Amino acid sequence: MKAKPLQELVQCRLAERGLKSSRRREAILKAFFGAREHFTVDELYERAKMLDPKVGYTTVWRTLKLLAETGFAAPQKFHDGFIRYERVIEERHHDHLICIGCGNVEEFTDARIEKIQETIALSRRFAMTHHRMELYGYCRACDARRATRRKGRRNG
Amino acid sequence: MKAKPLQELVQCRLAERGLKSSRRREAILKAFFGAREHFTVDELYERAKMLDPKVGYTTVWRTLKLLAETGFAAPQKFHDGFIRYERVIEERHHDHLICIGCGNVEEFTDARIEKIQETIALSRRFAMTHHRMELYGYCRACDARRATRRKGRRNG
DNA sequence: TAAAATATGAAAATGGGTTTCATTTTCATC
DNA sequence: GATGAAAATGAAACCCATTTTCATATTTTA
Repeated sequence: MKAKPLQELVQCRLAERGLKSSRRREAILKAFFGAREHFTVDELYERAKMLDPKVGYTTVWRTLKLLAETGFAAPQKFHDGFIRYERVIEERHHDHLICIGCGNVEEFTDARIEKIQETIALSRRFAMTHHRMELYGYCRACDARRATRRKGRRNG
Repeated sequence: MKAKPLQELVQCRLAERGLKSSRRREAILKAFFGAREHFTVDELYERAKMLDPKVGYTTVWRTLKLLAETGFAAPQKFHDGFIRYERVIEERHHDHLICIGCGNVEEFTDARIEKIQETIALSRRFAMTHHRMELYGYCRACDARRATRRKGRRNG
């Protein structure tokens, strides 16, 4: 139940920019704060439609871009072919663990790695602006499921 | 001048698969071995056309897929919107430094980082299959160029 | 409540990347 | 050096996530 104040904050920020609030926009914002932290545009679209069936695909896209511009969302391209967005609460860098089974995304950071990265860039006189690190594999649940299936096949 | 034996090796491998050699294919292979280690499809297309102006775009794509299947090339998606390929000489994992000025790509590996990554995955019971790490920024040359331009603007 | 500004969504456009298909080339065999 | 089956080719059509267009609807302001 802490979604509401955030949603209001977003609406304030939008208002500051001379943007208007509307039924559709509110539905999309509500869906945005109710979604998991990393989601595809389609996922958000489905969610928003549950709140207001008249919401259009285009508007969801547009609103996400708006949220990205205002800093509340950040687009992420992993390697499954379409853009995901993540909600940004406090702006801090992090990297991702991506489950290739269920598509779920977790975050992590490691100070040691960050430091080493800087050293590497420095040693090559490379003026690093940002970086990405993605670990792909199976999350605990998916891995267990796979193990079961393999065993089943062996026995069957 | 060590491109030739490699090109012959590729042609042998293709022959083993029952594939035929052809003027076009040879032009593309020659372009492939003459290109920089990481290149876009367009880059290779232009190069191949210089060797045989009749080479088509589709064939370049197809040949790259073929090279990827045979293990001589590996597709890479960075975040500038299109696929690059890299030549694979010896198959060993590495990560990338990508210049956002000129698009050039360098490689690196760091054993310490690899180790830490494994630890992170392990601690989350995440069955890691692979990972990607990309450092974005300006290479030495581009950074110098930018510094000059900034100075010029300040004085002008 | 009229005018001005902004939001909306259906449909069309975009643009890498892929597939199709009629035609051409290769190569083993005669 | 002819033959034909298999493979290669390229132009054009297609795919599909994302973006743009544009006529209409909604919100805000005055």
